[in-house]
Amino acid sequence: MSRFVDLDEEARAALNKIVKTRSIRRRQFIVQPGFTCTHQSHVVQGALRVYFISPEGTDHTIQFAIEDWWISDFYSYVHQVPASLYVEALENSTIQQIGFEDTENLCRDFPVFERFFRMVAQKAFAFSQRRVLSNLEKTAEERYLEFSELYPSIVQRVPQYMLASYLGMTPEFLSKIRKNLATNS
Amino acid sequence: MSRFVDLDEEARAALNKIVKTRSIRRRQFIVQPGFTCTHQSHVVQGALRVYFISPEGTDHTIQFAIEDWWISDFYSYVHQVPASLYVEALENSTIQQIGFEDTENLCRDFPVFERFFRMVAQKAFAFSQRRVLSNLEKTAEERYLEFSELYPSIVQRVPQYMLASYLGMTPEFLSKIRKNLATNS
DNA sequence: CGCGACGTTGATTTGCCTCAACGATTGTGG
DNA sequence: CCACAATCGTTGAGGCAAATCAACGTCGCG
Repeated sequence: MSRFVDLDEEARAALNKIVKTRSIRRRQFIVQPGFTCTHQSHVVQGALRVYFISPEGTDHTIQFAIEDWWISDFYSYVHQVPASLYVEALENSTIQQIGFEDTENLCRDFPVFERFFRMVAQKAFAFSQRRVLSNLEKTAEERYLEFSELYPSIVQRVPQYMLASYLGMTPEFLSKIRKNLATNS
Repeated sequence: MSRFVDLDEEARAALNKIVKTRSIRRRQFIVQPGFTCTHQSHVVQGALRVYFISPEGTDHTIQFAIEDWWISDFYSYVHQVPASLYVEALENSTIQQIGFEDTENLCRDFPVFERFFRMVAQKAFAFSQRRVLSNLEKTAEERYLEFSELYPSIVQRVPQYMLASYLGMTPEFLSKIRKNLATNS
């Protein structure tokens, strides 16, 4: 947080009062469809993903999160309506959570947090726009290469079929891409 | 703005002091690659789009904006680095602009604006996530139908080839989809 | 050990693209 | 006000990237 804003003692104390640290196990869900997403979560240690299961039964990964990232069903959280996404731990993880109401109150009392969450949301949006763009203009192989370059640590930590579902291709096709890249180099 | 926050007299005056209203002509650019995007723009009247031209020369529409939407190269704006996108007026339009520095100052002086722009960014992010999802799980025809349902007014106002480039398909293919839908109903 | 989850490989299919040609409309200069 | 060009949408033939389906090897875990 100190990368974006400076916190005085009072603000820091108020923050500590509402942050809850939780340990979650591999395969455990912190958000599920039908339940409103009441918290945003900050990853201290571990890895999680947000995904969606389409009516046909195929699953689509919206986002991964590792150390120092934020994660939630953001639509559900922002609008305070029931979620349509799953948020699941891929490893045993430690996260810090802040509730929706607590966040709003904190922002009202300490504008510095308003600023912080504005920064987070703005960067997240700019990032998401980039992803839309890269999905529009790039081939499957290019998307894989781009992602490997940007997030090598994620590529190593998550199963290949989840990566495929994030990149918008089938696991079989990702496998073929990787084989191709391995032989041609 | 009053949908999200209440402004007192002083805040309103400060806002009015830095907002610049501009008229722009059809085909005029308000952002171009290479130049840093110094303002965010709020559409009072008219229609604009953000797009990107790939190395191969095909163009990809990132966003449309009509009355009451915000538009900019958000990545360039947030990080204050040179833009890689075009923002172009599709009709003669009237927009209100706020500069980056002015916005930051305004937010510092009046937390209510910090709050407002946090809301805008959060909603924009949630929206963008939805789009990523729908690009992942839906076919070209489904994406077209979804968009027509959500934004019928945009479908009517923008040329079909721009819509195609927003939806991630070729103009020819969109034409065939429309023909298909017309005959089967 | 045995089962299920995961990755790989190959054969076949398909959704969408490319390219090319052709009307319809728009707008622009003479 | 018309001629002509440019822009935009449509249609069809053919091609390719990626999906689907199916079979098989491997590994980790209960």
